[in-house]
Amino acid sequence: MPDKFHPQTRSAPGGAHDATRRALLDAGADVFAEVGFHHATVRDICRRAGANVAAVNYHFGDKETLYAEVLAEQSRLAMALHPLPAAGPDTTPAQRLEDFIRAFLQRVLSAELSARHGRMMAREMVEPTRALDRLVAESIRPQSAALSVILRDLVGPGPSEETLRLLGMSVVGQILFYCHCQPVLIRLFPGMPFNAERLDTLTLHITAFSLAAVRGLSQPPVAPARVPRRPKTPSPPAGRRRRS
Amino acid sequence: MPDKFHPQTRSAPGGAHDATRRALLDAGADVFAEVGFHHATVRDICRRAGANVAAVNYHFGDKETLYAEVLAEQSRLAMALHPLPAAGPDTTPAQRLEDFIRAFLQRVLSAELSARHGRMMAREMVEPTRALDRLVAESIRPQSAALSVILRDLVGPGPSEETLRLLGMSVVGQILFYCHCQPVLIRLFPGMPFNAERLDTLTLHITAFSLAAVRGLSQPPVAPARVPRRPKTPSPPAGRRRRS
Amino acid sequence: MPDKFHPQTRSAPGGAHDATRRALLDAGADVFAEVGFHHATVRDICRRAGANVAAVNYHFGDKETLYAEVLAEQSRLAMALHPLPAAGPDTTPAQRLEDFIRAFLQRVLSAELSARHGRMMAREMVEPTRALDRLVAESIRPQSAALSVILRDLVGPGPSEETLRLLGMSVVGQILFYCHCQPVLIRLFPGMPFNAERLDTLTLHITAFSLAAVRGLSQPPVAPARVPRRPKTPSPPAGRRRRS
Amino acid sequence: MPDKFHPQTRSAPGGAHDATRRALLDAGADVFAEVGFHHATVRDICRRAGANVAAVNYHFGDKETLYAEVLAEQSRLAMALHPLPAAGPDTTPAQRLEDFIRAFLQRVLSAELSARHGRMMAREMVEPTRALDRLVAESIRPQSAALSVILRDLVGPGPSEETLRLLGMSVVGQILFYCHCQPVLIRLFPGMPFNAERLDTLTLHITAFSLAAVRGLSQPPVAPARVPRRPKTPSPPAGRRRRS
DNA sequence: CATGAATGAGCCTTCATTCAT
DNA sequence: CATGAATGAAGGCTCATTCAT
Repeated sequence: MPDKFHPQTRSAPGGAHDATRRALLDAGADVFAEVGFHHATVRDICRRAGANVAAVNYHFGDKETLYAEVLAEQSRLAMALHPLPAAGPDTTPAQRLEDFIRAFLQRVLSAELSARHGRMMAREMVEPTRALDRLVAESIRPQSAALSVILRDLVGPGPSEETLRLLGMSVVGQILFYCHCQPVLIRLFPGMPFNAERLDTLTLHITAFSLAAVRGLSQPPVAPARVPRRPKTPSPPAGRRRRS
Repeated sequence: MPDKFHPQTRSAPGGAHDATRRALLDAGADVFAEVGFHHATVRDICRRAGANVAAVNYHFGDKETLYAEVLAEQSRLAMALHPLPAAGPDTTPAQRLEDFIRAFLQRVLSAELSARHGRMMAREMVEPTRALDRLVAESIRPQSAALSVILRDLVGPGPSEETLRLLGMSVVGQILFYCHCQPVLIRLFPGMPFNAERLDTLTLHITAFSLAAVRGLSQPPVAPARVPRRPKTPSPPAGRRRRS
Repeated sequence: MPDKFHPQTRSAPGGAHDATRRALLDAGADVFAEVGFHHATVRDICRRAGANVAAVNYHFGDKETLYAEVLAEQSRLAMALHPLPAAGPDTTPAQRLEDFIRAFLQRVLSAELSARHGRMMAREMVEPTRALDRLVAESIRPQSAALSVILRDLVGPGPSEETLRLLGMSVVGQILFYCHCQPVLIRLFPGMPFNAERLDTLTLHITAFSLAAVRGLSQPPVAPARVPRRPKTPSPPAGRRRRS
Repeated sequence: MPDKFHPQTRSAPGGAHDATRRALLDAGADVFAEVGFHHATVRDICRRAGANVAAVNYHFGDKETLYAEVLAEQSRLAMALHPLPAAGPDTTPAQRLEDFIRAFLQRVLSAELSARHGRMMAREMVEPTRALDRLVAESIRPQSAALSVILRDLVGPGPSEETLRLLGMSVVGQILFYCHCQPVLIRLFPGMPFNAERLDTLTLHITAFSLAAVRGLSQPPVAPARVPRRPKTPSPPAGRRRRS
């Protein structure tokens, strides 16, 4: 059964074949982003694609394979549409961080893509499918590495790899927040868009926030005097404390 | 449907009736956190609760109502188990920020709750149900306000409300990242736990990162000289730039 | 998933529950015997049973389990309706062989059972399902043993177990022929029933044939002189021979 | 449908056209024997034949016609590969019976044909298709007649046609048992092959068994003294008897 | 009151067949 | 001629929900 004949690996473009295939990929992207893998029905996808109920099975074998294909394509599309600007020798690390953040935000919030990539990724976080492994390997890990390089340039050789990872996650966390938490943002600040419209604002804020943080953390000797922190060390015992 | 008569508001405690109701809430919490609302089946929940297939409909009217009840309860539970430590007059804003971050992380990652609250919230972000409105009103908005107060104390009266919001989102984004992106973290850094085990590390990192950022942003006059940033302001035109 | 709740192992009789269950078993027996496992549709079975499409799944878990249940029940039914008559101390082995053959024929051809058991068994021979293992263990092996005992009494202690097996298969082969090859018999000898109607004729023929064979084979010393067989031993080399 | 115009009667041999047709017949034989008509899928057959999905419909009109063609061809093939050895004037009826039994067993069990013919016939018994009529007329009836001739020579002119038929069925029943009941044999006597490997053993056993039976039945006057059978004739009343 | 058998809509998938190219 | 994309009916199964008991 695993070897059932399905022309799923076809790559030759052109022809009526690919028209339906394309329509299915497009319809699938819409539907999967809208309602997620499980709520999506092949019937709906096929209807939107103007194809027969069996079209998904014919072209992709099954719903899950179509999903994986859509996810990968949306990822490639997001990357292609919003690539990291090439950095020259005179591009400062700060600028490269800003570039990274802007590109990342664009990919997950971009109106051109109807934010499909971002929404599909968000769902994947909550209900990972087999497609995630591939995505991590092909897309996320390289991005993570790229960010690490930028951050290393910013902090110098001192901080450990582990510290670098934490810094990176703080940056990425800020970005993804606007993607993952839209439903709350809409309810919390109605009327205020936190999406592609305000992409520039968000980019600049996250960049400035992160740069300030990284610089502040890289210069601990300067800091202690500025703010009268509690004499107690900032590493309190793990147990919960209660103060009057 | 929500207004149908069902004895959900019964007050007589004890007895088999309430025992079943309790069991359903507990089983529901487990199942909903594990597989999400849509994957969860009433049969499964009832079986785990040792109750009849119709028990959910009998006690809660329908699956969605049970879900809302479970979500609200888990939220209350998380709050009760990991409350914000009371701040005294001598508690520094920095300490209060750390407290906020630690409590937040505990609520969403806590092993005691099997991270149920966090996982349910994460799912709610991706596939909001009617229960979210109530949750925002009763739990999220107050938390947001509390964070704003802390941040205002940190930055002084200068920055706008809008800026405060952005700062808050940067803080919260960092926190939620560890909750929302577990599937990627596991694949990206296998063997490295980013959960309750490392709660303290994460708390201190996010706190330090955020404090450094906030302070850096609050003292722009000191910064300019330190790093030779591009003469161009950090607000480049929205269009994409290409450099050699 | 393997532990899904299904009351399939219910045994308490009586009540409306069992009415539907019974109807499904009956309808299933009809349909499975008529068209076989794969051609049978649960829709058809449920319709005939006056039940809902989901009834099979509710009561038996799935189509295959219903089938196994039906097969086992038909087997038990055939056995119960046509048991081997108890043999007394003065019952000759020849009589016991006749009893065995008659009972066997009745079970597979009996009109009372609409020959359901026989037809289901015949299909099982051609397309064995998991249910066959159980059937062999619980029903066929004991029958095989019983026949061996009878034959041993007929041939005495001389012949090997292996020989006994071959004798048994010759007896059973004759019986099953009328069950397995009905479609050919109908076409070959139209108008001549080889079914329950002629059960007695068939019983007596097979009995006489088999007894004569067993006796003839048990007295080889007497035989050689009677018929002028070829001087060549009756065990020719395995290769094919060609004669003018 | 069988009368639709399809170029099946093409006579130009060679060429890709006939090659595909041949490949389909071969692949079809494999698949039909393996899984039966209904489980076989046109896709599978075409794939194995290295042909297009539509090839079956193109070359044979539909699946059923291909099946009939395959069945007929396998039958012819079995006959051609294992013909009845020509009997000379000095060939004894006993030898001719042995020849008949051996050839029959070879046809249905032969490893050269992967027992395809036998398995297809067995399936045909359980789920007759339109192809069976043709098979009975062209192959089975002649074989049946040939057997009758042999048996008539053995029993002399006395016994009726009806008796002859019963004798024939006893012979054929023994043979087919090893073909039809393989699944049970495997489970009942694991490790003991009842297939082509033991063709000679089976041939000799069935021949000896049948000859002894036929002879015994043809000489009733000699028998009575030998075995102290019950005084009651072997034709008991049809009703079931119970003995102490 | 609580049960659990029954419901029926709906989902994914399979498959023989057709038809434009 | 031969292809293979497209068709659409149908099948097994799941599931939240209902309702007689």
